[in-house]
Order: sequence, then structure tokens, then C-alpha cells
Amino acid sequence: MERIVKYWYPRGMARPREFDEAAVLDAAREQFWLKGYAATSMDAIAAATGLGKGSLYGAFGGKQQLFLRIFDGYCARLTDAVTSGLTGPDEQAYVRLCAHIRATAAAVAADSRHRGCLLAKSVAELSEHDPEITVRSRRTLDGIAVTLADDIRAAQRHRDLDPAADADRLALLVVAVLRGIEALGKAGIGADLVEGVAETAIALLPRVDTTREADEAPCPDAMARNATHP
Amino acid sequence: MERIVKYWYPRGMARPREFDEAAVLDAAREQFWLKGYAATSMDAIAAATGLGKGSLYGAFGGKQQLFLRIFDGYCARLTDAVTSGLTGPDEQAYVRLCAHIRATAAAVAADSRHRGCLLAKSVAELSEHDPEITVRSRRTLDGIAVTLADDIRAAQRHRDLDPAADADRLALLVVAVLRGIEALGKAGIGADLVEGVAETAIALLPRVDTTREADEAPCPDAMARNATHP
DNA sequence: GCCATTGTGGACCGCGTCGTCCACAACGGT
DNA sequence: ACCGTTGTGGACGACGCGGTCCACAATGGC
Repeated sequence: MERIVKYWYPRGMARPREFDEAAVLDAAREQFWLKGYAATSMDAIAAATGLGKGSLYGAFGGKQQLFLRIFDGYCARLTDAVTSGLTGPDEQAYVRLCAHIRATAAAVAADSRHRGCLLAKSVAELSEHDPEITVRSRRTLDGIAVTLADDIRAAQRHRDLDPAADADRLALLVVAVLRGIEALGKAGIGADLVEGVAETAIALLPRVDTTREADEAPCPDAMARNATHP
Repeated sequence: MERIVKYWYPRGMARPREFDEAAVLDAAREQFWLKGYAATSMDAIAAATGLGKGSLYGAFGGKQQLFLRIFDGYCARLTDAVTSGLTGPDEQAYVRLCAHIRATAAAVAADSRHRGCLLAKSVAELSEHDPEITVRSRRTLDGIAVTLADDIRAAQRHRDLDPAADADRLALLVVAVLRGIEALGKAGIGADLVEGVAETAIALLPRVDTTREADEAPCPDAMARNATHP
């Protein structure tokens, strides 16, 4: 109802913020990550950030909006991390893929406190009743799948993966495996087993098919075809 | 502090319960499943079951104990369902395995309200701070993996799966894929894509190796080897 | 120095939470 | 018919919740 007149500018600059927004978001994310959405109180966030509730609500507008903002930031970081780990020259596309799978498993295995992934936790808790969370998580996983598919296609071009495989479908399967590894870690599966899952998955990736009867594929040599990765 | 004297028996039978315990547990489970642990109030459960809070606390002892009991029952049912779906003669072991993967994906795909799996939801919310949940979920997933491994071994005996594969590791990978499919469903991935993941996973299972240079394997044909399912 | 504006922090409100308590009901043995 | 025991259900208490409000601080233009 206020600020009806648009042709107007302040008669003086207002009081500047005294807190670092990024730091506050970090602290708040830690709270949500630790306890979950429902079990995290705004008072706890106020205490963790050192802000008064007035500042908190003034700056972020409420629990849902604050969480959604944090969630968005997390999704963006996750997407960026995956993208930066999976882009590069075709020659190393397959290595990058394996490394990414192994790195995910290693991260889960090293997470002794079973903190897990904020996206997974939030989706499990809120997705059913909050379409905002659902659509964001879907977009994030879709983006990861696209990135994976691009890398898989690169590996196919370089003949490290079977060009006959459907890169998009294979990418989504890899996403499923990665989310499954995350779920296994939260359930307390041992670190060695988690990393074993990653190795088994890598071993099952469709390498170049060297055994075609007399197909179209111009595959001269049959070098370097190990179904099991060393 | 009471009941000091052990040599004693009631002077008369006490008032019998007026509610069906199983039905109450069902209704309570529905509440926890719908909203999650933290966001479910005992008053809501009382309302849903029709019990007064006195009866509720008297019969189950509190929120945590009630939930743990429900969780245990859910895990047991889940284990039983998987076991009953994956045991049988060796000749159909491979078919059972594929059917189970497909059935899981189909269930996720058909779950339009993204209700998901109570075990997954509970583990995501509580595992970090409640070792009871962690150990139970670990036991449940371990049991599923064992059942899968047994079925895989049966399929290997029947030469539907490569006997060279490590059944235990492969089983855990399948568990990971199944949990990943569940996670994808909660994130709002489309039904067709979810079922595509299942098909891709099935297509990547290590079938008998028909391409050994001159090995022992008596596998004549190399038909039906599509990385992508039709 | 005054002003309008925005940031700050803590008191405060209404409500929902978990768990307890207690008067009462339904039993079977005596 | 009485009694001890257990089940019942709703009132109750203490507390924590999300969110608002408001007196006050800090700022830059005038």
C-alpha cells in the first residue's frame, strides 16, 4: 500500500546492513542441513547467525523464503560442481566420468557423520507438499543428467564408451546410481561397500563393443577393452 | 517403584483395549509418512486414530517409541515383500530380478503424489541423529541386498547372468539403483524416464559372456543385445 | 543539525507442541 | 457387590514455535 508514487528518490541513504549476507546464509544452511526444515527454528537460526529476528525477517522474509533461497543456492553450487568436474576434452571424458562416480562415492564414504546431501534431505522431507522444492530439485537433477550425457557422448566419440548406447538414458541411470550411493551412505552402509558400488557401476558401463559380427562400425582395433576397470 | 512384590497375580482382569492395535499403527504410519516425523503431532495422530492421548501414550509410550515401532514394522514388511518377490526356482531367477526392478520403477512412476518410501524419508530426516534408525535401515537394506545376491547367484547358476560377476557387489549396486530410482521419483522425474532407468539398468546387467575367444561358455547366439531397450 | 529511510534486536502475541494427570469405565476374581 | 487393575479421553501445564511490533541506531542528502 505504500510506495504508491514511483517518481521519487530517498532524501538520504538509509542505514546499511551490518551483517555479511553470504555468511548468514551459510550459517542458516548449516542449521537446516543439520536438523531438517521442520525441526529448525527461526530462533535457532537467529542465534546461529547472531542476527535479531527483526533483521532476519526484514532481510529474508520468513522461514520458507529463507529456506528456498538457501536451497536454490545449494542447487546452483551442486550443478556448478558437477559441470566443472565433467567438462573438458573428449580424450578424458571417460576418465572424468569414472572420476566423478568415484569422487561421489568417496565423499559419501568419507562423510562419517552421515550428513549427506541437502538436496536429498530436503526433497525427502518437503517434495511431497512443496512444488517449489520439487521443481527445483527436478531441474537440478535434470541439469546433472544433461551434463553427464554430454560427457558420455564425448566418451562415445572417443570410443571409450559404446556409441550404440543411448547417452541420455545412460546418464539418467548414472544419476540414479549416484543418488542411490548417497542413500546407501545415509543408511550407514560401510565406506568400502559404498566405494565398491561405484566400482561395480563403472565396470558395467558399456565399453566399445569389439565383437560385432560384421557391422557398420569402423572399429579397426580392439585394444584396451577391459570390462573391469583396473 | 511400584510392583515391588513379584509373587502376585491380579485380583481380576483389567479393562480390555477398545482399539485395534494394527489399525492404530496403520493410521499413525500414514501420518508420519505424509508429514514426516518432526512435522507430525501426537494430537494429529490422536485425531487420526480416534484415540485419546492418554490411551496413546499408555499404549505406545511416546512419539519416538511409537515411530520406532512403526518404522520397524515397515522395514519388516519391505523385507518380506522383496524376499517373496525374489525367491523361487533358478530357472526364473533372472526374470524375477528384472521384474523386481521393473516393479519398483513402476511403483515409483505410478506414485503421482510422490509419497515415496517411508524408509527413505525417515532415514533422510532422522538417520543423522538417531542411531536406532540408522542401524535398522542398514539392516533392512543389507537384507534386501542379500536376497538380491541370492537371486543373482541363482541366475548365474542358470547361466542367465555372467557367473564371473561378483553377486554380492552386483546386488548392492542394484540396491543403489533401486534407491536412486526412488530418489528420482521424489524429485519429480517423469514416469517414462523413471521406467527408462530401470530398463537401462536391466540392459546393463552382465549377461553370459558370449564372446570369449575359445572359452568354456556354450553360448551359441548373440541375439538381443541392445544397450537401449525398445 | 535535521530529515526520511532502512537496519537492529528484543519484547511480545497467539498458537501448537509433547507429555502428564485424573476422574471415570470396563473388566475378572473373590 | 466389592475390589484392584488397566484402559479411556479430555483438561491441563510448561514450553517452543513463527511472526509482528516498536523504540532506537545509523546513514546520506539537504
